[in-house]
Amino acid sequence: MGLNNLFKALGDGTRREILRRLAKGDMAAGEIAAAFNLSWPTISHHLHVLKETGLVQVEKKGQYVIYSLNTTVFQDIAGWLFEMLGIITENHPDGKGGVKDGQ
Amino acid sequence: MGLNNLFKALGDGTRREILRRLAKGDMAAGEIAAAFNLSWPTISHHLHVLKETGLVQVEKKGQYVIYSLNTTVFQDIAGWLFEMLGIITENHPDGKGGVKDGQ
DNA sequence: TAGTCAATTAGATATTCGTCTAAATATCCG
DNA sequence: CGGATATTTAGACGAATATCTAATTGACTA
Repeated sequence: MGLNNLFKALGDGTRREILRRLAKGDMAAGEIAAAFNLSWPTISHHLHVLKETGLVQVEKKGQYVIYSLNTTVFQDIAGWLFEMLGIITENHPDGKGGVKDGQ
Repeated sequence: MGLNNLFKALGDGTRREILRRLAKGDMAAGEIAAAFNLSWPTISHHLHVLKETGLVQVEKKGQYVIYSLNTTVFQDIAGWLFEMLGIITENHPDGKGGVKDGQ
């Protein structure tokens, strides 16, 4: 769904924590909501954002809604990272100038 | 400065494009501003955000202000990525259940 | 068919964000 | 010093965001 929305989605700590929990295994919406000090609608909203950006997948199971992590999206982030690192190394082959890596 | 602000900073296309250009070499603020169809104050604002999150470094050179990429921050992103991937593989050792990787 | 549990939608509100114009600051040069 | 160039700061404004409470939808069960 685009790096813009992807990074925006990751820019919220609650959403990253949801992802971390989903990385350990699928969870129902209510199970997720119970883990936070936020209202259910708020969590539902975050889950909607995560779903829109493709970071999670949804499956209805009876009266429950099961959320699972979509690992493929991490490739987009990795892709962006490697692209940046590629440009850096291309333009600073000997590490001599420009980019400082200390503080 | 925290993953929150880091990801938020990366959630803007203009800022990512600034970073991409800086990856090719240091640039003066005006040189950067000239590359976009946005006002100088707007670019100055974005540069401020990037500086606050530690994504760029600033050096005053006479009347010019030279911006350069701070590559160390990419380690934070990579660190988060690897942490997530670690949790995933820990909890799905045989790739059998839970995480779907198709569409 | 009621009643209950699970989850989302609707609507409101305060805050943050990206952008602009106008003004201020800082540095150089003659 | 005085003017020109480079950049930031101030202030305003509309759009987007995170949150809440109340209401709604959907599904199971007795």
